[in-house]
This record gives sequence, structure tokens and C-alpha cells, in this order.
Amino acid sequence: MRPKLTDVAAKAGVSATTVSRVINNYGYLSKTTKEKVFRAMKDLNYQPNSLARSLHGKKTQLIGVIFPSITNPFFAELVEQIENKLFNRGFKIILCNSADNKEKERDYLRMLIANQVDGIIAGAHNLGIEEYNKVGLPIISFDRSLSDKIPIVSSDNLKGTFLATQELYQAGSRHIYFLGNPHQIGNPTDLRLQGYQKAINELKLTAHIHSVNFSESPNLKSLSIKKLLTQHHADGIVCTDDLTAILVLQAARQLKIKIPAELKVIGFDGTAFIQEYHPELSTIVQPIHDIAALLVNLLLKRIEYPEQPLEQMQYILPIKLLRSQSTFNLAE
Amino acid sequence: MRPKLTDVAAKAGVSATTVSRVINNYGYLSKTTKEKVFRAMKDLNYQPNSLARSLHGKKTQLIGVIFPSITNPFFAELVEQIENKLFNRGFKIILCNSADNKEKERDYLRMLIANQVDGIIAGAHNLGIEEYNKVGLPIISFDRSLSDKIPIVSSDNLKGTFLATQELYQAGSRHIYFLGNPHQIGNPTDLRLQGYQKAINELKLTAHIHSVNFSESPNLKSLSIKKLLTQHHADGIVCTDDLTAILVLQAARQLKIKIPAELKVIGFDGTAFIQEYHPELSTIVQPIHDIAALLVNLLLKRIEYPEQPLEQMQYILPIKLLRSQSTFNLAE
DNA sequence: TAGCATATGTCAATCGTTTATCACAAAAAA
DNA sequence: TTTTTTGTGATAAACGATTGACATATGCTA
Repeated sequence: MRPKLTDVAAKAGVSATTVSRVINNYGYLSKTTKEKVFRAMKDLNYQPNSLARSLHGKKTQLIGVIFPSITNPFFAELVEQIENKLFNRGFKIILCNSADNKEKERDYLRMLIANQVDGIIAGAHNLGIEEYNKVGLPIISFDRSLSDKIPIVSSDNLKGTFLATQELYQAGSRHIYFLGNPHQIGNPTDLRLQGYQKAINELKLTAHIHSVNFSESPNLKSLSIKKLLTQHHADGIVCTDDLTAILVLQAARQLKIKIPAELKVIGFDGTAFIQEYHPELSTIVQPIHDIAALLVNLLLKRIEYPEQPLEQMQYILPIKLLRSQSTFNLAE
Repeated sequence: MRPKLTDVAAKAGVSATTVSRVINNYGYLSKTTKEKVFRAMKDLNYQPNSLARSLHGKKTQLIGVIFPSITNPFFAELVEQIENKLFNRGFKIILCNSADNKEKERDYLRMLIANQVDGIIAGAHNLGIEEYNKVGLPIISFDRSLSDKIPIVSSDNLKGTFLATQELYQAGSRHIYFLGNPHQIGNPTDLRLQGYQKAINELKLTAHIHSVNFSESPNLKSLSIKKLLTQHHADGIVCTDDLTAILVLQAARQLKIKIPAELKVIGFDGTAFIQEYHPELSTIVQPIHDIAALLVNLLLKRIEYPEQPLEQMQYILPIKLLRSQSTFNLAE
């Protein structure tokens, strides 16, 4: 059996109260008793039972982190950053992959409440507003509007695709397509589409919107992309995310379409992974570190000072254009 | 304040004991009271406080999952599978990224114990055996030997690189290099190196081992790879992992080295990600689903029947060769 | 009608820790 | 010397749920 507080007390030859005082560092304590207690704790390899502590009202130091999947490099990097920053502040995360599954998300929400997590960072939303309002815990959302009471952090999606579209134009494209998943209100994809449309309007071009279902297998996506490349005469493609852009580059290579001469492609996300393993891709870089830092800071502020309202309900972080060979030919 | 058991009891007009009986489903219960209680629970949006339950001796249904990073697609997919399978069995995971950091891993281990997790799945090891032995919890390890008391699940690393090397040979390579990180005992990389050496010996070739430090930035890795490609006359490269292989393909493209005609490359891991976004790469596929299933099954068995010893301490799962254009030219 | 299964309630102990209160010393400051 | 500060202990009540012991009441059956 794991040692408990009273075992430490016995070993150190002091009272349980004193041990607790040492652990929580309050009241008057002499150096010698402190040392005795620490020694006993170390000798017994004692860890205070955090269940018991939390039950008494202390925080659990647990944060629920809900994202659709960590298989997508963007989410993987974001979650990793969040984990890191929370760890440095003494928190652990319960990872919840919602897998775009309503039931699973609901179950996880229930479990998180049952486990008395101190707060939630959510980057998925399949549930209705009411369910999130009922939670009664500090929540910060990434890129999704869950309810009007939950602050949202996101990148400047609108400006992102706006810049992306402009970039293609400046590089010479005139038949610029938008490649994303089907329309979905409240989803960031929506803003990305709007950014594209805004740029297209300003440039006085015509919009071409091509939908690929995100949940489809990459094979099917590739098929759809090849159809686009062969049946339409696009010379520029704005993709909602880098992975889709990679598929476009792949398809172009197979179809012997020259990049960027005949077709310019730009992605969205700009993860470290893409920058390292696909440096040829131009993309809109989301500030993953800043996003993670802001999510964590806001959440912890909410946890520490629940009364104090946040200054804003929406935080839009700046994006950056990363120009590379898929839109810009070094040789030219 | 969150409603508690007594609130439910009051609302349902029954005693606290009865509510507990309903929740834990024991003793005699009439249909009507059950319904009354369920209704009250739903009305109040009640969730039993799992801290209190666990404190009483129930399991926490929490599993610690320790991996170096989820930024690597292989770990991301493995963790996602583990999460999935555990979720289906009613468990949640605390995600611990050790970041190859001794202190962090130690801290996490402490925290996991303090949080009374029911068990641990570990795919990282920076700590000494004693520290893992002291944990006193069911642990299953992926691909690392933590202590002689902790069962290990891994792929057949030896056979993997053995097959990989043979594949290159059969495809025509005679100057086959091994590209991996520096020697590290107990690490799976070690077995992968051995598999290569075994094949090289059997084929009566000479071994060429090229080390790239894993922790190095991809840029530096690329530099080192380009040096290898220009200063040595390799016509085949066995890489310890797919990401390294991708860098090799990238470097080859830049150096105008024709793949597979002049250089054949094979990777290791074979994640869904690589298969989808780099289908040109030949690789050794680890059975991620099976690994996850086995890790979870073994762990849960340990948790449910702590007395019953496991039949084996080491489980080696079969790998598969996935042949693609980086070793095999369709046109030929 | 005794005996039993069914259905519910009361009461209290327990899990491991926190924390407030009271008590008592010894040491330091007035 | 008196007062205050410092250091420690004993005791008990929480935190929220579980569970065993025991009481009680109904209906059913042998």
C-alpha cells in the first residue's frame, strides 16, 4: 500500500498536523522539523494523494483538452505546445480526441466534469451551445464559437486567405480556385472562404469554389483534386490547409503540371512539420506558440480569478505569409 | 455549486443510500425509484464526483500515457489509437510528453502516482530502472526496456531493417547505407541497426553506418544528408524512420539524384500519414493498431487481475514491407 | 401464518487530506 | 517579569461518495 500522511508523521516522529503544515507550508515551522518531515517523505517515497486534497477543495491541476484528432500535424503541434505550457504552470492534461463524434465529445465533457478538472480548452465542437453552457467550468475555445459566454482564440483566418489569394495573383495567377471542405457555419473554414472571396472581389476575378469533404480518405480527396486539375484550367489554388495543399502538389507532379510555372499553390497552417518536411510549399503561418500561450493564459486567469471578466471575448492573432517555391520560382 | 448526491436524493425524494444504490446498481431497487432517481440526476445535470468515488477505493479510470512527443506522426497515431481503445473501455488518458527530458518524465511519474492513475503506458525512457520499479503501478512499455518487471511491446525491429536492406539489395543496390541516430543501448534503434548489419553480412556487403542526431533540427539533418549523398557513393539507404527518409528524398531531388534509378531509399514506421501523403516512399510498416490494442489489453489485464502474471514479458509484433517507388520503378 | 424475497430508510464508518480551534511550551522581545 | 512570537500537538469536522449493518414494511408463497 502506498504510504499516507500518517505514515510520514509516524516516521518523522511528528503529528499529522505538522506534516500537513510542512506540505502546505503554513503556520510556524522550525527548520529541523521541516527537514525531518522531508526526509521521511523521501524515505517513504511519499506522494500526497491528490484525490483527497482535491476533494477537500483544492484544485485538481487537471485541464481537459478537446481536439478532433492529434493525427493532424497542426493539432499535434498545438496540443504539444499547450501541454508544455500547462506543465510549466503545474497542470496536467486529459487528452480528449473527439473524432468529430458528437457522442464522444459529450461523454468526454461528462467525464471531465466528473473528474473535477479545473478548466477546459476546446478546439472541437459538435455539440450545441446549451451543453457547453451547462458545463459550469472555465472554458476557452480555439477557433470555434461554442457559446456567447466562451471566449474564442483564433488566427486571422480572413486575412490569411485574403493574403494567400493576393499572393497567387501577384505571382501571376488569374484563375484562382479555392479548395476547402463544404460550407459550415461557425467553422473557421467559413472565414477562410470569405477571405478568399473578398480578395477575388477586390481583384475583380471570378470565384471558383471547390469542395472536398474533409472526412474523406486522402485517396478520394486526391481523386477529386485530379479531376479539378484536369477538367478546369486553374492556375492558382488556395487550400484551406497544408495537407490538402500537399495533395495538390502530389497530384500536379503526377499530372506533370509544373509548379509554380503552370500552377501556383498555397496552403494554410504552416506547422513546423510542414516547414521542415515540405519547405517548397507557400503557406499562411498560424502563430501556434502564441495561440497556445494565449489559450493557456486566458484559461488560467479564468481559473484563478473566476469573478474577473475577460476584457475581450474574441482574440484574433496575426498570421504570416511564408513564400516558397509553390508560388514563387527562385530561378525566374 | 455542482449538485451532489444528497441534492439528487432530496430532489428525488429518496435517501442518499438509495441514490448510491441506483448509481452503483446493487441491492433491491424498484423500477419506479430508479426512474425517479435517474430523472432527478438528469434534471440537476448531476455527475458523481469521481474524486470522492476513487478516494473510496474505486478505480480512477485514468491512464498515464508517456511518449516523447506527439509531433512525430508515428507517436501521434499510436497515441490516438491508444486513446481510442481506452475510451471504448471507459478510460481517459493523461497525456505526458516527456520531450526526452529526464526531469519532466520524473515529474510526470510523480504526478501520475499522486493522481492515482490506474496504470501507465510508457513509450519513453530517460529514467533509471529503479525509478520505474518504485512506481508500484501496472505499467506496459512500448519499445523500451524500462525494467525487467515491465512487459515490453514492440514491432520486429530487427526483421524490419533486415527486410529493408534485402529489399534494397533485390532492387539492385550494392552500396547500402544505414542512416540513423547515434548508438544507444536499450533503444529500439539499436535493433534496427542490428537488422541492417545482419542483412549486410548475409549479403556479403560492407556496412556503412551514418549517424544523424535525432534531436538536431531537420535543417542540420538535411545538411548532413546532403553531405552523405555527395561525398559517398551510396545507391541505397536504409533509414531508421520515415521522416529521415523524407529528408533523403528531398535532398536527392535537390541534388538531381534520380529515385529509384540512382538511389533507392526505404523508411521505417509506415504511418497512415506517410502512406497517404508520401505514397512514393517504400517503408517498413509497424502495425500501429495491433500495437495499441496489445498495449491496452495487457495493461487492462494487469489492472483487473494484478496477481495473475502475464505469460510473456516481451511481445514482438510482425512488420510488413510496403514497396513503392522509392525502391521499385513501375516504369521499368 | 410463518417465512422469504423485495424495497427502502437510518446511521455510521471509511477513503486521505486539509484546516480551524484549542492547548501548551519554549524562546524572544518588551 | 510580562508579553509576544514561535513551534508543535491533539482533536475534530469537513470534502462527496460508498458500503455494511440494521430496521422496517410490503407483498407473496409454502
